[in-house]
Amino acid sequence: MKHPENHTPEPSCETDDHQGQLGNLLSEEACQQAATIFSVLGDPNRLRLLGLLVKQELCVTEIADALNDNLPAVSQRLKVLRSERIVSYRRQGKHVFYRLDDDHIVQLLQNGLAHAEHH
Amino acid sequence: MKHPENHTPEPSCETDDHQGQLGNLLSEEACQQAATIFSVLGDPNRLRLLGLLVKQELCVTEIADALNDNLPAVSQRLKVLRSERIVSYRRQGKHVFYRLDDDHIVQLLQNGLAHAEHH
DNA sequence: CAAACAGTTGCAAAAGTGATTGACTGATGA
DNA sequence: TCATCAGTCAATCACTTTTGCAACTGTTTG
Repeated sequence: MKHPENHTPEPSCETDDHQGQLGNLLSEEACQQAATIFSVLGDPNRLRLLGLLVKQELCVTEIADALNDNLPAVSQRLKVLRSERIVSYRRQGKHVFYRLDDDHIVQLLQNGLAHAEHH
Repeated sequence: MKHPENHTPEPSCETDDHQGQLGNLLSEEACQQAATIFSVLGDPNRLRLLGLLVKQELCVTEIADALNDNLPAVSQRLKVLRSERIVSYRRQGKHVFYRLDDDHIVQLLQNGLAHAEHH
Protein backbone atom coordinates (compact mmCIF):
# COMPACT_ATOMS: atom_id res chain seq x y z
CA MET A 1 0.00 0.00 0.00
CA LYS A 2 2.61 2.41 -0.96
CA HIS A 3 1.87 3.69 -4.41
CA PRO A 4 -1.53 5.25 -4.65
CA GLU A 5 -3.37 3.41 -7.37
CA ASN A 6 -6.43 5.55 -7.53
CA HIS A 7 -4.94 8.91 -8.17
CA THR A 8 -5.02 9.68 -11.84
CA PRO A 9 -6.82 8.18 -14.80
CA GLU A 10 -3.80 8.29 -17.06
CA PRO A 11 -0.77 7.82 -14.87
CA SER A 12 0.97 11.05 -15.79
CA CYS A 13 2.29 10.10 -19.16
CA GLU A 14 5.45 12.21 -19.31
CA THR A 15 7.56 9.18 -19.83
CA ASP A 16 9.12 10.55 -22.94
CA ASP A 17 12.89 10.34 -22.94
CA HIS A 18 14.09 13.89 -23.15
CA GLN A 19 17.03 12.74 -21.10
CA GLY A 20 20.45 12.01 -22.40
CA GLN A 21 22.51 9.41 -20.64
CA LEU A 22 20.88 10.76 -17.56
CA GLY A 23 18.05 8.64 -16.24
CA ASN A 24 19.87 5.78 -14.64
CA LEU A 25 22.89 7.93 -13.99
CA LEU A 26 21.34 9.24 -10.87
CA SER A 27 22.84 6.52 -8.76
CA GLU A 28 23.69 7.02 -5.16
CA GLU A 29 27.29 7.76 -5.89
CA ALA A 30 26.82 9.90 -8.97
CA CYS A 31 24.40 12.03 -7.02
CA GLN A 32 26.87 12.46 -4.27
CA GLN A 33 29.62 13.59 -6.58
CA ALA A 34 27.48 15.82 -8.71
CA ALA A 35 26.04 17.39 -5.59
CA THR A 36 29.50 18.19 -4.35
CA ILE A 37 30.38 19.93 -7.56
CA PHE A 38 27.15 21.86 -7.65
CA SER A 39 27.56 23.00 -4.11
CA VAL A 40 31.09 24.15 -4.80
CA LEU A 41 29.67 26.24 -7.61
CA GLY A 42 26.89 27.36 -5.31
CA ASP A 43 28.70 30.32 -3.90
CA PRO A 44 28.65 33.78 -5.48
CA ASN A 45 32.19 34.57 -4.45
CA ARG A 46 33.59 31.44 -5.99
CA LEU A 47 31.49 32.05 -9.05
CA ARG A 48 32.79 35.57 -9.44
CA LEU A 49 36.26 34.21 -9.12
CA LEU A 50 35.62 31.68 -11.84
CA GLY A 51 34.23 34.46 -13.95
CA LEU A 52 37.64 36.04 -13.97
CA LEU A 53 39.38 32.83 -14.89
CA VAL A 54 37.13 32.27 -17.86
CA LYS A 55 38.96 35.04 -19.63
CA GLN A 56 42.49 34.35 -18.54
CA GLU A 57 44.90 32.69 -16.24
CA LEU A 58 45.61 34.73 -13.15
CA CYS A 59 47.72 34.55 -10.03
CA VAL A 60 46.22 34.71 -6.57
CA THR A 61 47.16 38.30 -5.94
CA GLU A 62 45.66 39.43 -9.18
CA ILE A 63 42.45 37.64 -8.34
CA ALA A 64 42.31 39.06 -4.86
CA ASP A 65 42.89 42.48 -6.29
CA ALA A 66 40.27 42.13 -9.00
CA LEU A 67 37.73 40.89 -6.50
CA ASN A 68 38.75 43.44 -3.96
CA ASP A 69 39.20 40.76 -1.40
CA ASN A 70 41.95 39.59 0.88
CA LEU A 71 44.46 36.95 -0.01
CA PRO A 72 43.60 34.23 2.48
CA ALA A 73 39.98 34.37 1.51
CA VAL A 74 40.80 33.98 -2.14
CA SER A 75 43.30 31.27 -1.47
CA GLN A 76 40.71 29.47 0.55
CA ARG A 77 38.23 29.59 -2.28
CA LEU A 78 40.79 28.42 -4.75
CA LYS A 79 41.53 25.51 -2.52
CA VAL A 80 37.92 24.45 -2.60
CA LEU A 81 37.76 24.81 -6.36
CA ARG A 82 40.99 22.87 -6.66
CA SER A 83 39.63 20.05 -4.59
CA GLU A 84 36.92 19.46 -7.17
CA ARG A 85 39.28 19.89 -10.08
CA ILE A 86 37.44 22.95 -11.25
CA VAL A 87 40.63 24.93 -11.45
CA SER A 88 44.20 23.85 -12.02
CA TYR A 89 47.34 25.77 -11.25
CA ARG A 90 51.02 26.10 -11.92
CA ARG A 91 53.69 27.71 -9.89
CA GLN A 92 56.01 30.21 -11.47
CA GLY A 93 58.52 31.77 -9.15
CA LYS A 94 56.72 33.32 -6.27
CA HIS A 95 53.43 33.26 -8.07
CA VAL A 96 50.81 30.59 -8.45
CA PHE A 97 48.69 30.89 -11.53
CA TYR A 98 45.22 29.49 -11.66
CA ARG A 99 43.00 28.71 -14.57
CA LEU A 100 39.87 26.76 -15.32
CA ASP A 101 40.63 23.09 -15.49
CA ASP A 102 38.84 22.52 -18.77
CA ASP A 103 36.13 23.88 -21.01
CA HIS A 104 33.75 21.47 -19.45
CA ILE A 105 33.09 23.65 -16.50
CA VAL A 106 32.63 26.68 -18.71
CA GLN A 107 29.64 24.84 -20.06
CA LEU A 108 28.37 24.21 -16.58
CA LEU A 109 28.70 27.87 -15.75
CA GLN A 110 26.91 28.84 -18.90
CA ASN A 111 24.06 26.52 -18.15
CA GLY A 112 23.75 27.79 -14.64
CA LEU A 113 23.75 31.39 -15.74
CA ALA A 114 21.30 30.66 -18.49
CA HIS A 115 18.87 29.15 -16.05
CA ALA A 116 19.42 32.04 -13.68
CA GLU A 117 18.55 34.52 -16.38
CA HIS A 118 15.49 33.09 -17.97
CA HIS A 119 14.04 32.78 -14.51
CA MET B 1 51.56 48.35 -6.58
CA LYS B 2 48.79 45.97 -6.96
CA HIS B 3 49.31 43.89 -10.04
CA PRO B 4 52.66 42.20 -10.09
CA GLU B 5 54.40 43.36 -13.24
CA ASN B 6 57.34 41.06 -13.15
CA HIS B 7 55.67 37.74 -12.95
CA THR B 8 55.55 36.24 -16.38
CA PRO B 9 57.16 37.17 -19.71
CA GLU B 10 54.02 36.70 -21.69
CA PRO B 11 51.08 37.67 -19.52
CA SER B 12 49.41 34.31 -19.56
CA CYS B 13 47.91 34.42 -23.02
CA GLU B 14 44.84 32.29 -22.52
CA THR B 15 42.68 35.11 -23.68
CA ASP B 16 41.02 33.03 -26.32
CA ASP B 17 37.27 33.20 -26.19
CA HIS B 18 36.12 29.71 -25.45
CA GLN B 19 33.32 31.34 -23.59
CA GLY B 20 29.84 31.73 -24.86
CA GLN B 21 27.84 34.64 -23.65
CA LEU B 22 29.69 34.03 -20.44
CA GLY B 23 32.55 36.42 -19.78
CA ASN B 24 30.72 39.57 -18.84
CA LEU B 25 27.78 37.61 -17.58
CA LEU B 26 29.48 37.13 -14.30
CA SER B 27 28.03 40.28 -12.90
CA GLU B 28 27.30 40.65 -9.26
CA GLU B 29 23.68 39.77 -9.68
CA ALA B 30 24.03 36.99 -12.20
CA CYS B 31 26.55 35.35 -9.88
CA GLN B 32 24.18 35.61 -7.02
CA GLN B 33 21.35 33.97 -8.90
CA ALA B 34 23.41 31.28 -10.49
CA ALA B 35 24.97 30.49 -7.15
CA THR B 36 21.57 30.02 -5.62
CA ILE B 37 20.57 27.57 -8.30
CA PHE B 38 23.79 25.67 -8.04
CA SER B 39 23.52 25.38 -4.32
CA VAL B 40 19.98 24.13 -4.58
CA LEU B 41 21.30 21.44 -6.87
CA GLY B 42 24.16 20.87 -4.51
CA ASP B 43 22.42 18.36 -2.34
CA PRO B 44 22.44 14.64 -3.02
CA ASN B 45 18.93 14.14 -1.70
CA ARG B 46 17.46 16.80 -3.92
CA LEU B 47 19.47 15.47 -6.81
CA ARG B 48 18.18 11.97 -6.32
CA LEU B 49 14.72 13.37 -6.22
CA LEU B 50 15.26 15.19 -9.48
CA GLY B 51 16.59 11.99 -10.93
CA LEU B 52 13.20 10.46 -10.46
CA LEU B 53 11.43 13.36 -12.06
CA VAL B 54 13.56 13.20 -15.15
CA LYS B 55 11.70 10.11 -16.16
CA GLN B 56 8.21 11.05 -15.17
CA GLU B 57 5.87 13.21 -13.25
CA LEU B 58 5.25 11.93 -9.74
CA CYS B 59 3.25 12.84 -6.68
CA VAL B 60 4.83 13.49 -3.33
CA THR B 61 3.95 10.13 -1.85
CA GLU B 62 5.39 8.29 -4.80
CA ILE B 63 8.58 10.24 -4.49
CA ALA B 64 8.84 9.66 -0.77
CA ASP B 65 8.25 6.02 -1.34
CA ALA B 66 10.78 5.71 -4.13
CA LEU B 67 13.39 7.50 -2.09
CA ASN B 68 12.47 5.64 1.02
CA ASP B 69 12.08 8.86 2.87
CA ASN B 70 9.38 10.49 4.95
CA LEU B 71 6.82 12.82 3.52
CA PRO B 72 7.69 16.05 5.29
CA ALA B 73 11.31 15.74 4.25
CA VAL B 74 10.37 15.25 0.62
CA SER B 75 7.85 18.04 0.74
CA GLN B 76 10.47 20.30 2.19
CA ARG B 77 12.91 19.49 -0.58
CA LEU B 78 10.28 20.05 -3.20
CA LYS B 79 9.59 23.40 -1.69
CA VAL B 80 13.21 24.40 -2.12
CA LEU B 81 13.25 23.16 -5.70
CA ARG B 82 10.03 24.98 -6.36
CA SER B 83 11.44 28.22 -5.04
CA GLU B 84 14.06 28.17 -7.77
CA ARG B 85 11.61 27.07 -10.42
CA ILE B 86 13.42 23.81 -10.90
CA VAL B 87 10.23 21.86 -10.54
CA SER B 88 6.65 22.78 -11.24
CA TYR B 89 3.54 21.12 -9.97
CA ARG B 90 -0.13 20.66 -10.45
CA ARG B 91 -2.74 19.55 -8.02
CA GLN B 92 -5.10 16.78 -8.91
CA GLY B 93 -7.54 15.77 -6.25
CA LYS B 94 -5.66 14.90 -3.12
CA HIS B 95 -2.42 14.56 -4.96
CA VAL B 96 0.16 17.08 -6.01
CA PHE B 97 2.21 16.06 -8.99
CA TYR B 98 5.66 17.39 -9.52
CA ARG B 99 7.80 17.46 -12.61
CA LEU B 100 10.91 19.18 -13.89
CA ASP B 101 10.10 22.69 -14.89
CA ASP B 102 11.80 22.46 -18.28
CA ASP B 103 14.41 20.59 -20.24
CA HIS B 104 16.84 23.27 -19.37
CA ILE B 105 17.60 21.85 -16.01
CA VAL B 106 17.97 18.39 -17.45
CA GLN B 107 20.91 19.83 -19.30
CA LEU B 108 22.30 21.26 -16.12
CA LEU B 109 22.01 17.92 -14.42
CA GLN B 110 23.69 16.21 -17.30
CA ASN B 111 26.56 18.62 -17.23
CA GLY B 112 27.00 18.23 -13.54
CA LEU B 113 26.97 14.47 -13.75
CA ALA B 114 29.33 14.51 -16.68
CA HIS B 115 31.83 16.55 -14.76
CA ALA B 116 31.37 14.33 -11.75
CA GLU B 117 32.16 11.27 -13.80
CA HIS B 118 35.17 12.26 -15.80
CA HIS B 119 36.75 13.39 -12.57
C1' DC C 1 -20.36 16.46 9.12
C1' DA C 2 -16.81 13.35 10.50
C1' DA C 3 -13.02 10.42 9.25
C1' DA C 4 -9.18 9.49 6.50
C1' DC C 5 -5.77 10.62 3.38
C1' DA C 6 -2.16 13.84 0.98
C1' DG C 7 0.76 17.51 1.78
C1' DT C 8 2.52 21.55 4.00
C1' DT C 9 4.29 24.35 7.68
C1' DG C 10 6.66 25.63 12.00
C1' DC C 11 9.99 25.02 15.32
C1' DA C 12 13.92 23.44 17.86
C1' DA C 13 18.13 20.63 17.64
C1' DA C 14 22.07 19.41 14.86
C1' DA C 15 25.10 19.87 11.16
C1' DG C 16 27.49 22.36 7.75
C1' DT C 17 29.75 26.67 5.71
C1' DG C 18 32.24 30.88 5.02
C1' DA C 19 34.89 34.81 6.98
C1' DT C 20 38.68 36.25 9.72
C1' DT C 21 42.93 36.36 11.81
C1' DG C 22 47.51 34.98 12.79
C1' DA C 23 51.03 31.87 12.20
C1' DC C 24 53.52 29.17 8.78
C1' DT C 25 56.04 27.74 4.16
C1' DG C 26 58.58 28.61 -0.01
C1' DA C 27 60.93 31.48 -3.29
C1' DT C 28 63.50 35.51 -4.52
C1' DG C 29 66.99 38.94 -4.09
C1' DA C 30 69.95 42.12 -1.47
C1' DT D 1 71.64 34.47 5.40
C1' DC D 2 68.11 37.72 6.30
C1' DA D 3 64.22 40.31 4.80
C1' DT D 4 60.45 40.35 2.00
C1' DC D 5 56.85 38.93 -0.90
C1' DA D 6 53.28 35.28 -2.48
C1' DG D 7 50.47 32.04 -0.82
C1' DT D 8 48.74 28.47 2.27
C1' DC D 9 47.08 26.49 6.60
C1' DA D 10 44.58 26.13 10.92
C1' DA D 11 41.38 27.59 14.45
C1' DT D 12 37.63 30.07 15.85
C1' DC D 13 33.26 32.35 15.38
C1' DA D 14 28.97 33.60 13.33
C1' DC D 15 25.62 32.30 10.40
C1' DT D 16 22.88 29.50 7.38
C1' DT D 17 20.82 24.99 6.23
C1' DT D 18 18.96 20.40 7.23
C1' DT D 19 16.36 17.42 9.64
C1' DG D 20 12.78 15.36 12.50
C1' DC D 21 8.57 15.74 14.62
C1' DA D 22 4.17 17.49 15.61
C1' DA D 23 0.49 20.27 14.39
C1' DC D 24 -2.18 22.11 10.74
C1' DT D 25 -4.69 22.74 5.96
C1' DG D 26 -7.20 20.99 2.25
C1' DT D 27 -9.66 17.35 -0.23
C1' DT D 28 -12.24 13.41 -0.82
C1' DT D 29 -15.41 9.87 0.78
C1' DG D 30 -18.68 7.59 3.84
